[in-house]
Formats: sequence, structure tokens, C-alpha cells
Amino acid sequence: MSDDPLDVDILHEKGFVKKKCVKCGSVFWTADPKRETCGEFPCDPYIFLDEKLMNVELDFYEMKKRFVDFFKERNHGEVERYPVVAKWRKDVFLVNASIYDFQPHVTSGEVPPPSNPLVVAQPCIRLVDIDDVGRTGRHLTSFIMMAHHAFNYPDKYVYWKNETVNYAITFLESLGIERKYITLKENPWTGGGNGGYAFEVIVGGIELATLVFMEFIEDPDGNIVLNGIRFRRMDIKVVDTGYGLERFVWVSKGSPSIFDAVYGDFIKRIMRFSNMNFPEKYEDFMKRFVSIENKSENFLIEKANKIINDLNLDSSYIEFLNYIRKIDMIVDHVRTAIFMLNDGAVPSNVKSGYLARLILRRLFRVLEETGLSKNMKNIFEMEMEFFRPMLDEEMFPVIMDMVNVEYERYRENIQKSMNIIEKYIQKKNIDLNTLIYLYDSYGILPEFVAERAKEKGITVNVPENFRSIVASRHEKALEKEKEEQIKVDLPPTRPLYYEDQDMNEFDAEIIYVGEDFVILDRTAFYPEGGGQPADHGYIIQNGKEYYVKDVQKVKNVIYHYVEGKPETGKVHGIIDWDRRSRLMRNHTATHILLHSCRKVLGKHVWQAGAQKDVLYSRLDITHYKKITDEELKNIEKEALKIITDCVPVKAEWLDRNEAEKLYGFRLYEGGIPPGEKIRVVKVGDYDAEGCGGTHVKNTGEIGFLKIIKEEKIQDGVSRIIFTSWMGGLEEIHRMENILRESSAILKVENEKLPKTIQRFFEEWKELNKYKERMQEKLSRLLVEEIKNKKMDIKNGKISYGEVEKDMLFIIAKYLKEMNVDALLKSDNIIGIVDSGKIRIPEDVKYKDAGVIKIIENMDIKDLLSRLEVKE
RNA sequence: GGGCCGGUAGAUCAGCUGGUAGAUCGUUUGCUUCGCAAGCAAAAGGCCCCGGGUUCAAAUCCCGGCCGGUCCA
Repeated sequence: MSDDPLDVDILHEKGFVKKKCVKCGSVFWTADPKRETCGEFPCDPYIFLDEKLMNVELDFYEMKKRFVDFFKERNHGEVERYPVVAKWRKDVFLVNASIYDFQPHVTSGEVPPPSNPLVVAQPCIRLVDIDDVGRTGRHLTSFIMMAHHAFNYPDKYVYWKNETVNYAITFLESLGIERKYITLKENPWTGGGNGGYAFEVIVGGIELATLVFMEFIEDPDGNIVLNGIRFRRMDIKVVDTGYGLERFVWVSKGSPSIFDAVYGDFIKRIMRFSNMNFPEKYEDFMKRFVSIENKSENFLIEKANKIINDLNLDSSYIEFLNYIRKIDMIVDHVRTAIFMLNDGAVPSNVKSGYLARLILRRLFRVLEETGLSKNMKNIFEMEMEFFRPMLDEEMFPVIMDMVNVEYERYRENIQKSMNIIEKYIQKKNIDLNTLIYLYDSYGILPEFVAERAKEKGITVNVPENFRSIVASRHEKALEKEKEEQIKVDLPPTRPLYYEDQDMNEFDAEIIYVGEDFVILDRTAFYPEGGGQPADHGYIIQNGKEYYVKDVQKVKNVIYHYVEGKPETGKVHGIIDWDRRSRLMRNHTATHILLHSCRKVLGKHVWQAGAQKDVLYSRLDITHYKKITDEELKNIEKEALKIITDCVPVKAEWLDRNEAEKLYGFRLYEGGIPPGEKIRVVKVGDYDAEGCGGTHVKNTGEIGFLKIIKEEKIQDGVSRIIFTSWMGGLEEIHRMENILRESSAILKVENEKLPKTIQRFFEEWKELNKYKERMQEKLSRLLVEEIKNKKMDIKNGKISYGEVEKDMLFIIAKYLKEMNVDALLKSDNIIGIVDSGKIRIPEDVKYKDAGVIKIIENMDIKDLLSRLEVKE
């Protein structure tokens, strides 16, 4: 026995031996006795480009089927793909790997997997490589991770390393790959707080799969060290594999680039849009180009030029290379955008929406650079068509609309950017601070500034690490959220509110008395949760009432915060039923409203948050445009239809996997509850959501729903504030009062208010203009009058006049123009128009206001007696 | 969620060391022209986003709100 945890029997059985790569030094297994290197690029070349390693040529869907069938035949249950937008996770926005589907609840052991073992073809999006997409010919942001997973529990063993390695080799050989081309490179894997030993499976230079044996969890006191992190063993062992579908297709076809293999048809069609053809020796060139090590852009271009030279190609070939690289980027980004938008992302400046915007804006830029903007719709349509089996057709028009809206914004932004840059270019040389300011505040890329500046003959230096400079400036502003944790060591409280949602009184026993709270053995008080505030009410003990002002749930223990200090023993609880019934109605109304929004606005609508309250409740939804008044009214209509339909509202505890199968990920609109079983609240056949809140029994009880207002709280997220039942009526009363008060002031009927207000406003504007004209005329008259009205001061005379305050400055201006020195009195201030000839006594405090000197609270006779004309 | 920027004529913006609002385009009218493009001349068009504060005085300064843009997590 070896102490190598990856020294599995099956490798020996298949004739593999352990070696050390003479080039990179990594440990690998091979069945080829002559092999000295690990097999992975760049230690070995991409031999699949020149040699058919598989005996089949399979396209995207054929390869996918081949993999899934292989594992289905070997007792793996097929699992439908999960959305690429990870709605069920709080820690990440996008699905990066197939195992994300099962984190955190399955991998933690809380919830059983939907099938065990299982096989899945999971679309994944990795934006970390985004800068290399469209450079190297082999990096993608969108790919399918084909995977088989097995979850081993202490009491249920499925399979582990031996079987996994066997499957990998058998599957590769089933495609005709000779064993000598297969190497397994040892490479421990860590990530997301977990870790395990792992194999990279390499064929003909390229890594086709990763086999991870996840069995550790991070622990600073652990005794296992992987990649410098300390781990301890978990109870659960997870087989986590990943087979890159696109790479398999690439190897099977031996196409020049991975893009040719997967998107070959799209590329040809896009080239036709711009009347381009593949130049001579394209295959030879591209195969060598994709084999260049991914270093700097300069390095790539230098090597590309060398290839051009070697193949005796025209030096303009580099232009074609840059064109085709842009096309690569287009087909990749379009696919990523389609999957993100299809799966619930809405372009915005927050969360996954921001990532969607990022990818779209990059796409737009390249489309404009290549002159393909006008073909955007075609390109989206052809890719949506291709991926149709993996998408929701109903989303197609919405995706197109979202893209168009986003494109419009992009164009506007560019236009605006031009103006702003223009200004800065004219003003001064543009330094780093300006570049950061432009990027941070307006989203103007520094490269864009540099280009514009260059056109004007100004050189702007963009530092290579610009993005990290920006990031480091932001770091200071970031603060980590704290999470309070209360430790409890009490038996769970029995939630009576789930047994009977209409229970408004109950008997129970206090089992613990805390500082300002009590814990009962059972309760009908609903604790704050799922956006529903806590119940209020009373607990009565020995005829004494204690007000319950807050109820909180920690783990399964419910804390009642009370005024006063009851003792342990029997109590009677009474719930403030007016409050609760309003909350219940508003809660069910929230579900109805969400459904109505989706019906009116489209299927891209997801709940982005919600908070119920006694009077006004709010629902945040993802939506990419301003919701129009018309749409709001239609949403209200839809909601009222469901309410007056009087459909039953039912809550049931369902097995998590079953619920997901029945209702999909819409279940998690309101957040992700833990646990094997989840409580699903169904509003007739309209809506089903995982929800722990209290609800009415029938939608009819809600009676009425009124949207109070709608606001865009973030780009891509709208907040709808609404109320239901009596709250709706109260709202109408409130509006009525506003109308009544308004119409009383104007003494007209409600209906005539808009017209009357309009008239008043117009008249007011007219009168203002009239007033200005009159002031102008009057001031000219007054100026004449003042000019002739003189009073004595030392050494001369000064013009004098009393004027109204708001005319003071106009008059002063005219007098100044006429070079008349004057003293103007207005309320408690005195203005002296001084063309430089008046001497003001030194003890008099005044402010110079441009045209005149202002003196406050001054006795006019006293001032006159002390003023003098300069000699 | 946090940071930054902005809201002024129909549009794009200037003014923002407080003193009573301006440019360009567009609109209307007149001149020129067979007509159009264009040119010349003139005019109309502003709760300077809203509310509060400071001040004799706020588009301008301060606070709050609403709306929009943008970067980051």
C-alpha cells in the first residue's frame, strides 16, 4: 500500500504507473511506459489538433447525450440542469460548476440529493476568464460541465475513488481514445470551504475532466493540509466530477479552435453578415495560434506574426486574426447573456444583474467595433434557436427586449461619455485621478478616454493595473457585515401557528424566563421571519396581563419579549388579531401580487425582497424598465381577479426534491429555507412558494388589494408598495381626503381640480411675468425720481429714495449704470450705490454686494449726517 | 447594500468663490428664394427637481427627499 491517497487499485489494474513530469514536476499517472511528461499543455502539445484521438465525431448535443447516457446506463439518475443564476445560494451569483447545484444543503448532509448517484449537464458561467475570451481561441465564459456525483454518507455508501477513476477511463475509451493518451495528474482541490484530493484527466494536451474527492472541511485545528489550508475530515464524502463538454467536442472534431468546434456554424453565418471569408491556410494558422501559451497580448501577437511568417502569409493576416477573435467573443458573450437572462438575471447595477450588464456592454462594444450591431438580433436569434432545448421559449421575446433596452442605454452612455471626455480634453491633460473619476462616476473606460484623446493628439497613459488601483480605492469603503449569533440550549418550541393559522388564543407553559423574554413550550405567536413581522399580544398569568412586544425565533426556539416579568408555569396567550389578520392578508397578497406582476410584465420577474407590515407592505421585483401606470393598473386588476376568484390557500410540508421537481426554483422567491422538508404555500393553482409565513385560508378573505406606489430602488429592481383589505379602503379614504381638501381650497368639484389647477398655475405664471415687466417699468420711473431727489451730505449731495426690497437691486443696477451715487432705504437695510465717490464712516459695518453696499439696522439720519463725498 | 456624479429653455449643456439665468441646436415670424437646402434678423419658450435651513438676498451654500447615471461588493 502506498501512502498516496490517490493510489487507487483500478489504476494499477489498468496498467497505470505514477511518474513525475520532467518539465513541470507534477505527479501524474500514465499507462504509457515511455511517457516522461504529464501530458498537459504546455508540457505537451495539443496533439488532438493534428491527430484524431476519438473514433467518433460528435457535436454539442450528441456529446452531451453520449455522456449522460453513459452514466444513466450505469445506474445514475439524470438531473435536469439548474439555472445559471444561483437563486438558491447567498454566497455566489452564478453557477460556476455542477456541484454548485447541490451546495449548501446537499453537501452539508441536510438534504438528500435528487438522485444518488446522479448525472447532470450543467451550464456554467465563469467570468474570471472573461479577459481571455476572444484572445486565445480557447477560453470561454459559458460552458457545460457534464458531471456525475455520488454522495457517500456514514450509513449509505455509493462509490468512491476507484469507481470514479474507472468511469473516467472507461468513458474516454468508449469514445475511442487510446489509453496511452490518457494521463491523470494529481492536483488537490480546495474551494468554498471544502477540499479533497483530485485528479485532472488529460488527453492529448488538454484537460478534459476533473475528478474531485471532496471529503474535507476547513478547520484551523485540522490535521490535513491541502494547498496550504488546514482541513478536517467530514462525515460525507462527495464525488465531484466535471467534464468539459466543449472541450470534448473540440477534441472529437479536431477543429482549429474551440470556437470552430462549438460555434462553427454561427461563425460562418456571422462572417457572411460582414462579407468575410476564411483566408487561406486558416486551419494551419489557427491550430498553431491556439497552441501559444497565454501570456501578455504582446506575446500573443508576436508569436502570431511568427506563425504568419512561417506559413508565408500576408502580414495583413493579423487583421483577420483580430476580426475572428472578436467574433469568438461575440458568440461566447451572446450565449452567456442568453443563459443569464433566461435564468432570471435582469440587467442592473446590483448583484447578478450587474454581471449581465457587464457581459452585454462588452458584447455591444465588440459588435460596434466589427460593424455587426445591426445583426445583433440575428445573432441572438440563431443562438437562442440552437440552445432552445435548454431554454424557456417564453423568455425569448423578453430576452430580446432586455438586450435592446440595455443596448439603448449603452448608446446613450457612449454619447454622454463623448461630451464629458471632450470637456476634459479641452480643459487640461488627463491624469490618473481624472481617469479614475471618469470611470467611477460615469463608467467611462480609460481606454476609451485614451482613444478619444489620441484623436486630438493628446497622449493619455492608462496604467496596466488600472482596475486594481480602482479596486484598492474602494476597499476602504467596504465594511464586513456582522452576524449576531445567540446560543441557545433549550428544547424547540412547538409552533401552534402552523397547526392552526387562525388560532388567536392558546394555553401554554413558560419553561424559561430570561432578562426581558420568556420561552414557552408551545406558542401561537408568529415570530418575525420571511418578511413577516412578529405578532403582538398578551400573555396572561394569574389574572395579570403581560404585553408581548416582539417575538423572535433562534434555531427552533421562540423568544417572546414581554413587558414585565412573569414566572414559569401556566399561561394563556392572546394574539392581537387585528394586527395579525392584516399581516396574514398582506402576506398572501404578496404572493398574489408577485404572480400578477409576472403575468403582466413577463417571466423575467423574480422577487428581489419583500417586507410585510400592518398597513403598507412592499414587494421588490426584478424588472428592466420603468413600470408604466397602465401596467400597474393591470397588475392590480390581475390581483383582484385572483382575490375575487376565492381560491383556497394551502400550506403543506413537502420533501424538498419533490417540491423542486413540482414547482422549480420559483419556490425560493422569498429566500432559501434550510431542511429536508420545506413548507410550500400554494395560492390555488396560481402560485407556489416555499414560505414559513401565516396566510389566510382563501384569497377571498383579502377582499381588496391596492398598489400605493411604485419606485425603482435600483436599476433593474422595482419596489411596489401596496396594502390590502381594510388598508386598501383606508388608502382610498386618504386619497379622498386629499381631494376634498384640495377642492375645498379652490371651491370646485373634484372632477374640475386638474383643469382648475392648470388654470391657476398658468395665471400665476402670467402674473409673474407681468410683475417682472411692471417692476422693470416702475424701477425706471423710480430711478428718474431718485436721481432728482437729493439730500445734503458733507461736501455734496446724494440722491435718495425709499424702495421695496425686491426692487432694491434692479434700481441700484440702473443707478450704478448712470453713475449716480444714491442712498436707498428698504425695510431694515440701507443700500448705498457707490461709484467710488462716497466715503463711508469706518465704524459702519457693511457688506459689498457687487452693485451696492448693504448696511443693516442703521438710523438713516445719523448715517446721512456722517456720509461724505470724497475730495 | 455602500461610494461617486448629475437634475437649469423642447434637446444638449454653461452659470454654482451667493446679487435676480445664458449658449448651441430646435421652434415661430420676417427678409432672401420659383421651391428646397442655407443665410440674415427678431421673437417665443425657465416653480433653475421638491421640501426645509442659513442669509437682507439661494439656481448657487447646508440638511432631507424624489428622480436619473455610474462604480464596487
